[in-house]
Amino acid sequence: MKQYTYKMGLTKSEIFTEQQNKIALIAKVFGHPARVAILEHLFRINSCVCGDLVDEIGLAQPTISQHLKELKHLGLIKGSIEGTSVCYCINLENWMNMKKVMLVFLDQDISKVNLC
Amino acid sequence: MKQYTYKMGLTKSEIFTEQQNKIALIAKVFGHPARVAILEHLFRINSCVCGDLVDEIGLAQPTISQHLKELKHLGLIKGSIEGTSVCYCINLENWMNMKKVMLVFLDQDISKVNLC
DNA sequence: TTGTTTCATTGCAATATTACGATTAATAAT
DNA sequence: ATTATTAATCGTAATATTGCAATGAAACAA
Repeated sequence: MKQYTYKMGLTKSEIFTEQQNKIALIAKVFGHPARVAILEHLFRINSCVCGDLVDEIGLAQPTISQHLKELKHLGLIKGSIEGTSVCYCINLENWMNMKKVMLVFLDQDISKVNLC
Repeated sequence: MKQYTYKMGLTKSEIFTEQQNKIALIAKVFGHPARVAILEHLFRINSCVCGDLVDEIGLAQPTISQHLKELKHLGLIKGSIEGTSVCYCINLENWMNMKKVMLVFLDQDISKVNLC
Protein backbone atom coordinates (compact mmCIF):
# COMPACT_ATOMS: atom_id res chain seq x y z
CA MET A 1 0.00 0.00 0.00
CA LYS A 2 2.25 2.74 -1.18
CA GLN A 3 -0.63 5.22 -0.85
CA TYR A 4 0.26 5.67 2.79
CA THR A 5 3.87 6.73 2.31
CA TYR A 6 3.52 10.31 1.15
CA LYS A 7 5.44 13.22 2.50
CA MET A 8 3.43 15.54 4.67
CA GLY A 9 4.84 18.93 3.94
CA LEU A 10 6.25 20.57 7.01
CA THR A 11 5.43 17.51 9.07
CA LYS A 12 8.51 15.61 10.22
CA SER A 13 7.21 12.22 9.11
CA GLU A 14 10.61 10.59 9.49
CA ILE A 15 10.50 10.69 13.29
CA PHE A 16 7.26 8.69 13.49
CA THR A 17 6.49 5.05 12.90
CA GLU A 18 5.07 3.89 9.60
CA GLN A 19 1.88 3.00 11.41
CA GLN A 20 1.52 6.48 12.87
CA ASN A 21 2.08 8.08 9.49
CA LYS A 22 -0.45 5.74 7.90
CA ILE A 23 -3.12 6.66 10.41
CA ALA A 24 -2.39 10.36 10.02
CA LEU A 25 -2.55 10.22 6.22
CA ILE A 26 -5.86 8.37 6.27
CA ALA A 27 -7.30 10.72 8.88
CA LYS A 28 -6.13 13.75 6.94
CA VAL A 29 -8.21 12.67 3.96
CA PHE A 30 -11.24 12.24 6.23
CA GLY A 31 -10.50 15.66 7.70
CA HIS A 32 -12.75 17.51 5.32
CA PRO A 33 -16.55 17.24 5.37
CA ALA A 34 -16.77 17.29 1.57
CA ARG A 35 -14.72 14.11 1.34
CA VAL A 36 -16.79 12.51 4.09
CA ALA A 37 -19.92 13.49 2.18
CA ILE A 38 -18.57 12.13 -1.09
CA LEU A 39 -17.76 8.76 0.50
CA GLU A 40 -21.14 8.56 2.20
CA HIS A 41 -22.81 9.34 -1.11
CA LEU A 42 -20.83 6.66 -2.91
CA PHE A 43 -21.90 4.16 -0.26
CA ARG A 44 -25.54 5.16 -0.56
CA ILE A 45 -25.73 5.37 -4.33
CA ASN A 46 -24.46 2.42 -6.30
CA SER A 47 -22.76 4.29 -9.07
CA CYS A 48 -21.85 7.92 -9.41
CA VAL A 49 -20.33 10.54 -11.64
CA CYS A 50 -18.66 13.77 -10.67
CA GLY A 51 -21.54 15.93 -11.89
CA ASP A 52 -23.95 14.22 -9.50
CA LEU A 53 -21.64 15.10 -6.65
CA VAL A 54 -21.44 18.73 -7.66
CA ASP A 55 -25.25 18.94 -7.44
CA GLU A 56 -25.43 16.78 -4.33
CA ILE A 57 -22.77 18.55 -2.32
CA GLY A 58 -22.91 22.13 -3.52
CA LEU A 59 -19.29 22.97 -4.21
CA ALA A 60 -17.94 24.03 -7.57
CA GLN A 61 -16.92 21.37 -10.05
CA PRO A 62 -13.16 21.97 -9.77
CA THR A 63 -13.40 21.74 -6.00
CA ILE A 64 -15.20 18.40 -6.09
CA SER A 65 -12.74 17.16 -8.69
CA GLN A 66 -9.88 18.05 -6.38
CA HIS A 67 -11.45 16.22 -3.42
CA LEU A 68 -12.08 13.19 -5.63
CA LYS A 69 -8.42 13.25 -6.60
CA GLU A 70 -7.35 13.00 -2.97
CA LEU A 71 -9.72 10.14 -2.28
CA LYS A 72 -8.44 8.40 -5.40
CA HIS A 73 -4.88 9.10 -4.31
CA LEU A 74 -5.42 7.27 -1.04
CA GLY A 75 -7.07 4.50 -3.03
CA LEU A 76 -10.46 4.70 -1.35
CA ILE A 77 -12.28 5.29 -4.62
CA LYS A 78 -11.68 4.45 -8.23
CA GLY A 79 -13.09 5.94 -11.39
CA SER A 80 -13.85 4.41 -14.72
CA ILE A 81 -14.47 6.51 -17.80
CA GLU A 82 -17.91 6.16 -19.37
CA GLY A 83 -18.18 8.34 -22.43
CA THR A 84 -17.77 11.95 -21.37
CA SER A 85 -18.41 11.21 -17.72
CA VAL A 86 -16.45 9.29 -15.09
CA CYS A 87 -18.07 6.69 -12.88
CA TYR A 88 -16.59 6.83 -9.42
CA CYS A 89 -17.08 4.12 -6.84
CA ILE A 90 -15.69 2.82 -3.55
CA ASN A 91 -12.57 0.66 -3.81
CA LEU A 92 -13.78 -1.98 -1.40
CA GLU A 93 -10.51 -3.82 -0.89
CA ASN A 94 -8.66 -0.65 0.03
CA TRP A 95 -11.55 0.54 2.15
CA MET A 96 -11.33 -2.64 4.20
CA ASN A 97 -7.58 -2.31 4.60
CA MET A 98 -7.93 1.32 5.65
CA LYS A 99 -10.60 0.33 8.14
CA LYS A 100 -8.33 -2.27 9.67
CA VAL A 101 -5.60 0.31 10.22
CA MET A 102 -7.99 2.80 11.80
CA LEU A 103 -9.61 0.20 14.04
CA VAL A 104 -6.28 -0.82 15.52
CA PHE A 105 -5.83 2.80 16.50
CA LEU A 106 -9.37 3.40 17.76
CA ASP A 107 -9.64 0.09 19.64
CA GLN A 108 -6.79 0.78 22.00
CA ASP A 109 -6.70 -0.97 25.34
CA ILE A 110 -8.47 1.31 27.79
CA SER A 111 -8.16 -1.04 30.77
CA LYS A 112 -4.80 0.33 31.86
CA VAL A 113 -5.53 4.02 31.21
CA ASN A 114 -4.97 6.19 34.24
CA LEU A 115 -7.41 9.01 34.87
CA CYS A 116 -6.22 12.35 36.19
CA MET B 1 -20.27 17.97 22.67
CA LYS B 2 -19.61 21.48 21.53
CA GLN B 3 -16.04 20.48 20.66
CA TYR B 4 -17.24 19.34 17.28
CA THR B 5 -18.78 22.63 16.17
CA TYR B 6 -15.73 24.68 15.21
CA LYS B 7 -15.34 26.62 12.06
CA MET B 8 -12.94 25.12 9.58
CA GLY B 9 -11.33 28.08 7.91
CA LEU B 10 -12.04 28.19 4.22
CA THR B 11 -14.13 25.06 4.51
CA LYS B 12 -17.82 25.68 3.84
CA SER B 13 -19.00 23.78 6.93
CA GLU B 14 -22.51 25.16 6.63
CA ILE B 15 -23.34 23.07 3.57
CA PHE B 16 -22.60 19.78 5.33
CA THR B 17 -24.47 17.84 7.98
CA GLU B 18 -23.47 18.10 11.63
CA GLN B 19 -22.38 14.48 11.48
CA GLN B 20 -20.12 15.08 8.50
CA ASN B 21 -18.52 18.08 10.20
CA LYS B 22 -18.02 16.07 13.40
CA ILE B 23 -16.24 13.30 11.57
CA ALA B 24 -14.06 15.76 9.69
CA LEU B 25 -13.08 17.64 12.85
CA ILE B 26 -12.16 14.45 14.66
CA ALA B 27 -10.23 13.14 11.67
CA LYS B 28 -8.40 16.42 11.26
CA VAL B 29 -7.01 16.09 14.76
CA PHE B 30 -5.86 12.55 13.96
CA GLY B 31 -4.37 13.87 10.73
CA HIS B 32 -0.94 14.48 12.21
CA PRO B 33 1.42 11.68 13.29
CA ALA B 34 2.58 13.61 16.36
CA ARG B 35 -0.94 13.67 17.75
CA VAL B 36 -1.38 9.99 16.93
CA ALA B 37 1.91 9.30 18.73
CA ILE B 38 0.88 11.39 21.75
CA LEU B 39 -2.40 9.52 22.10
CA GLU B 40 -0.70 6.14 21.74
CA HIS B 41 1.82 7.16 24.38
CA LEU B 42 -0.93 8.25 26.77
CA PHE B 43 -2.62 4.89 26.28
CA ARG B 44 0.58 2.99 26.95
CA ILE B 45 1.83 5.04 29.88
CA ASN B 46 -0.60 5.62 32.73
CA SER B 47 0.28 9.20 33.50
CA CYS B 48 2.28 11.69 31.57
CA VAL B 49 3.68 15.19 31.51
CA CYS B 50 4.56 17.33 28.53
CA GLY B 51 8.30 16.96 29.07
CA ASP B 52 8.10 13.18 28.72
CA LEU B 53 6.44 13.66 25.37
CA VAL B 54 9.10 16.05 24.14
CA ASP B 55 11.74 13.40 24.83
CA GLU B 56 9.56 10.58 23.57
CA ILE B 57 8.47 12.17 20.30
CA GLY B 58 11.38 14.39 19.35
CA LEU B 59 9.72 17.67 18.49
CA ALA B 60 10.41 20.96 20.27
CA GLN B 61 8.51 21.70 23.46
CA PRO B 62 6.34 24.47 21.96
CA THR B 63 5.36 22.17 19.11
CA ILE B 64 4.28 19.39 21.47
CA SER B 65 2.44 21.93 23.59
CA GLN B 66 0.52 23.06 20.53
CA HIS B 67 -0.45 19.52 19.56
CA LEU B 68 -1.56 18.85 23.14
CA LYS B 69 -3.72 21.94 22.95
CA GLU B 70 -5.54 20.63 19.90
CA LEU B 71 -6.13 17.25 21.51
CA LYS B 72 -7.41 19.01 24.62
CA HIS B 73 -9.57 21.23 22.47
CA LEU B 74 -11.34 18.23 20.98
CA GLY B 75 -11.66 16.85 24.51
CA LEU B 76 -9.67 13.68 23.91
CA ILE B 77 -7.20 14.45 26.68
CA LYS B 78 -7.26 16.45 29.88
CA GLY B 79 -4.45 17.89 31.94
CA SER B 80 -4.18 18.45 35.65
CA ILE B 81 -1.51 20.68 37.13
CA GLU B 82 0.94 18.97 39.51
CA GLY B 83 3.38 21.52 40.81
CA THR B 84 5.38 22.84 37.92
CA SER B 85 4.38 20.05 35.60
CA VAL B 86 1.09 19.09 34.00
CA CYS B 87 -0.24 15.55 34.04
CA TYR B 88 -2.00 14.80 30.79
CA CYS B 89 -4.22 11.78 30.34
CA ILE B 90 -6.90 10.36 28.05
CA ASN B 91 -10.43 11.64 28.63
CA LEU B 92 -12.05 8.24 28.45
CA GLU B 93 -15.66 9.38 28.19
CA ASN B 94 -14.94 11.66 25.27
CA TRP B 95 -12.71 9.05 23.68
CA MET B 96 -15.59 6.59 23.70
CA ASN B 97 -17.98 9.13 22.24
CA MET B 98 -15.50 10.01 19.53
CA LYS B 99 -15.01 6.35 18.75
CA LYS B 100 -18.75 5.87 18.36
CA VAL B 101 -18.92 8.67 15.80
CA MET B 102 -15.99 7.32 13.82
CA LEU B 103 -17.28 3.75 13.85
CA VAL B 104 -20.62 4.78 12.37
CA PHE B 105 -18.65 6.27 9.51
CA LEU B 106 -16.18 3.41 9.08
CA ASP B 107 -18.78 0.63 9.45
CA GLN B 108 -20.83 1.67 6.46
CA ASP B 109 -22.97 -0.92 4.74
CA ILE B 110 -20.83 -2.40 2.01
CA SER B 111 -23.41 -4.92 0.83
CA LYS B 112 -25.02 -2.54 -1.65
CA VAL B 113 -21.83 -0.95 -2.95
CA ASN B 114 -21.50 -1.11 -6.69
CA LEU B 115 -18.06 -1.83 -8.10
CA CYS B 116 -16.87 -0.17 -11.27
C1' DT C 1 14.96 36.62 47.26
C1' DT C 2 17.10 34.36 43.46
C1' DG C 3 17.35 30.88 40.61
C1' DT C 4 15.28 26.56 38.50
C1' DT C 5 12.01 23.77 36.41
C1' DT C 6 8.08 23.10 33.53
C1' DC C 7 4.78 24.21 30.42
C1' DA C 8 2.11 27.93 27.75
C1' DT C 9 2.13 31.71 24.62
C1' DT C 10 3.81 34.83 21.06
C1' DG C 11 5.70 35.81 16.73
C1' DC C 12 7.29 34.39 12.55
C1' DA C 13 8.81 31.73 8.30
C1' DA C 14 7.82 27.95 5.31
C1' DT C 15 4.46 25.29 3.41
C1' DA C 16 -0.30 23.28 2.75
C1' DT C 17 -5.23 23.55 2.05
C1' DT C 18 -9.57 25.18 0.29
C1' DA C 19 -12.20 27.17 -3.17
C1' DC C 20 -13.27 28.76 -7.68
C1' DG C 21 -12.92 31.13 -12.42
C1' DA C 22 -10.88 30.17 -16.66
C1' DT C 23 -9.22 26.95 -19.62
C1' DT C 24 -8.23 22.50 -21.65
C1' DA C 25 -9.00 17.72 -23.27
C1' DA C 26 -11.83 14.19 -24.60
C1' DT C 27 -15.90 12.22 -26.14
C1' DA C 28 -20.65 12.52 -27.95
C1' DA C 29 -24.33 14.58 -30.61
C1' DT C 30 -26.00 17.29 -34.53
C1' DA D 1 -16.91 19.89 -39.06
C1' DT D 2 -19.16 22.14 -35.33
C1' DT D 3 -21.07 22.33 -31.07
C1' DA D 4 -22.29 20.52 -26.47
C1' DT D 5 -21.15 17.91 -22.39
C1' DT D 6 -18.22 16.38 -18.79
C1' DA D 7 -14.46 16.28 -15.88
C1' DA D 8 -9.42 17.48 -15.21
C1' DT D 9 -6.00 21.00 -14.75
C1' DC D 10 -4.04 25.65 -14.10
C1' DG D 11 -3.65 29.81 -11.70
C1' DT D 12 -4.54 32.43 -7.84
C1' DA D 13 -6.46 34.48 -3.46
C1' DA D 14 -7.58 33.63 1.23
C1' DT D 15 -6.66 31.07 5.07
C1' DA D 16 -4.63 27.20 7.95
C1' DT D 17 -0.92 24.31 9.61
C1' DT D 18 3.60 23.07 11.20
C1' DG D 19 7.62 24.01 13.64
C1' DC D 20 10.66 26.52 16.55
C1' DA D 21 13.24 30.45 18.99
C1' DA D 22 12.22 33.67 22.31
C1' DT D 23 9.66 34.93 26.01
C1' DG D 24 6.32 34.58 29.84
C1' DA D 25 4.00 32.65 33.96
C1' DA D 26 3.63 29.76 37.82
C1' DA D 27 5.33 26.70 41.30
C1' DC D 28 9.21 25.00 43.67
C1' DA D 29 14.10 24.94 45.83
C1' DA D 30 18.04 27.10 47.79
